[in-house]
Amino acid sequence: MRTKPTLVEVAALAGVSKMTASRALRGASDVSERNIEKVLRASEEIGYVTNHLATSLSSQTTNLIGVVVPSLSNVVFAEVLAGISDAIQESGKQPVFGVSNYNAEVETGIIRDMLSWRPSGMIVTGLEQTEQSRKLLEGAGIPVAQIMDVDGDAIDINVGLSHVDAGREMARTLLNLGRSRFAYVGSALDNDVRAQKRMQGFCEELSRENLSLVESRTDEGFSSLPMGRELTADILRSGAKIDAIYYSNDDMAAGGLFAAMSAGVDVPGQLLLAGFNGLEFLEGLPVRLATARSPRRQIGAEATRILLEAMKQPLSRDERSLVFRPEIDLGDSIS
Amino acid sequence: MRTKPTLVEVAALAGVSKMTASRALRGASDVSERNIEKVLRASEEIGYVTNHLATSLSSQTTNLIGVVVPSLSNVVFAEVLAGISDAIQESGKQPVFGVSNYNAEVETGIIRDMLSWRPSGMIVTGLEQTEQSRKLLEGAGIPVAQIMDVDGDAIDINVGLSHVDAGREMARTLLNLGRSRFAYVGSALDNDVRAQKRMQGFCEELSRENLSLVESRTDEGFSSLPMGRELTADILRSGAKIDAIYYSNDDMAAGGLFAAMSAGVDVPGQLLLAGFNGLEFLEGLPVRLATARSPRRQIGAEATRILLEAMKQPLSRDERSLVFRPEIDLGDSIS
DNA sequence: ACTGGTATCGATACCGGTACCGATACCAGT
DNA sequence: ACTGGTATCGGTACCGGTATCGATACCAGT
Repeated sequence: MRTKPTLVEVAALAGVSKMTASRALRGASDVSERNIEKVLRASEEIGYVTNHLATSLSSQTTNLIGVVVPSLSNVVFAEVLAGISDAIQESGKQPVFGVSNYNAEVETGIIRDMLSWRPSGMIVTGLEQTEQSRKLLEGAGIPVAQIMDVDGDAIDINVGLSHVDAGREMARTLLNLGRSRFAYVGSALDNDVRAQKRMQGFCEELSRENLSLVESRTDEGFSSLPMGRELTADILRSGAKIDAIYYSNDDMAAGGLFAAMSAGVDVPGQLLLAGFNGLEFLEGLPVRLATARSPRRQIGAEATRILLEAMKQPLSRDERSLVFRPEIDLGDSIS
Repeated sequence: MRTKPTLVEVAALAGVSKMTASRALRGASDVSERNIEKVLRASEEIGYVTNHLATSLSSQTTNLIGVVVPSLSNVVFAEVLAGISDAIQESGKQPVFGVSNYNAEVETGIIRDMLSWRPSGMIVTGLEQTEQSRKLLEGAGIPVAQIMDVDGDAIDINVGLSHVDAGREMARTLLNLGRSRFAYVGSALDNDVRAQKRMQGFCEELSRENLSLVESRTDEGFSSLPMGRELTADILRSGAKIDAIYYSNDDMAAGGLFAAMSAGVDVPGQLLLAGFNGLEFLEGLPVRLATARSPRRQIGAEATRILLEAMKQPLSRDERSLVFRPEIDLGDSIS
């Protein structure tokens, strides 16, 4: 298992200097057709694969864009990544993913690791980074996009939606539908800052009507359908008189639906269930629950677009931020 | 926004040579306590971040491990990645993810890109790569692990399970439960080779009893809960007399459950539904469907473990492969 | 005093590319 | 013939680290 072929070997085989070989492989000008041909053939023959380490070190630029998300088991971020991949296509850049598991310290480590590869841009999730993370990102001298959330101060580029507003808006909508006795079901509030903000906004809006949550259930661990089912079942067993439940997200809400079904509670008639995200799988459920559709794919794509632009030229304050509004979908809860 | 500080600047500030600074930062020996102290302080002061491009180029080794999976919106691979991350911890290595979208040509491009960063190991999904991918991987001179599937010829390391056997075993189990009129519901067979293998195994086992599928529905696009619901509804509408449906995976099966529920069909009494994967969310559904639990997190972890070992020393043929057996879980279908 | 060993450091040569600039060849124009 | 321009190449100096080896200082042992 010998070492991988280098550019000089390609050049030697093609009978040219390594500079000419370099130019030919990069499709640069200043090379004759004949030599391009020869170099390409030589490269093919010995199975040459360019060494990006050397390329990047030499040219002082990389085609890397670092992306940090809190989780992959959450479809939401998978779609954000898909949006990023889409937008990055054709740019010659290449995304590199990191997962923080909703842990800010882990995130700092990941950011440090990524920066050591000298990416030409960074995309991180949310606005709540550790002090150290912010310092690292600010000192990196590259465009940085913070996505998903806009409730707070951004370092540079900011694309997302206000989760406080999203919670508020859902509360307002449910109030308008005549609901008045609310419960909240969520999970691991410490970790998922955005879910927390939604609940906060939800409660704020309730208090404007002098209302507050009748019941609330949360649990350790990551949100999931079974957890939503269990917590909801617990509320139903308690006999609390409620007519709507706001969930931290759609998975939890779906679990709630099944808890209600097995308890013989009519959804949405007796009990309205509302989630967040607008995931596709909701459409397959027996009852179409209320939700707020977040444009996650778009967020990924637009953030990337702005980031790529910022890599070419400095952007104005306005150009550096983009706020989406979640679209509320009441599903079968409207009538 | 000046350029990032380099090692020489740290060394200058600390009043030592860059070699001493390099050694100090790497925690190597041959440096006095006093100088280690000085270098660390200097590094901290100017916010030095090591340049992995230079490190790797110079030392001719990277701490990168390339990982290619077909999809991220599928929780299965998110869990595989989690397993990989776990096992890679403490090794000093760092995983880099790529997503092929179930497209072999895309995968080849990703593999080429990754190899250009000279990773010290690669993990790819499945055994069906393009000829070019295989050549690239074989010529890379690094350990390569193919995961999830063991039905075929592996390049180097192979960790996973036999999907043909998994399909066969599920068929056998359902037959033993007295079912005899089967349908299959899947999606995009061309793309998901492993689902195809499961169906193939399933059919093979049926034919041993001189049986074959009564009905079969597939559709373009990626498998999803709504798709499972729709295709199942279609079968039910057709009035075909069946007593069991085998799905390409759990998501599709869950969709099938809801189709059955809204058609008033008793599951699993009249109609047994079986999926694949053993995803967590099944536990929250109104009926616990049959499934085969695949040890995806373990597969990721074990593949990584073997890969890391192979990077230290050559492994024997036996040590290079690991076959798991899926555990069939009949849920409520047993009685 | 001399020798050998240990601990600590620095100079130098790379790693595999690219940027930059100078060299060469050839041709048209005068 | 001479000049200037264009097309095409190659030499050299880096990029920012690490490997390697030699230099130095200091100490114990005889």
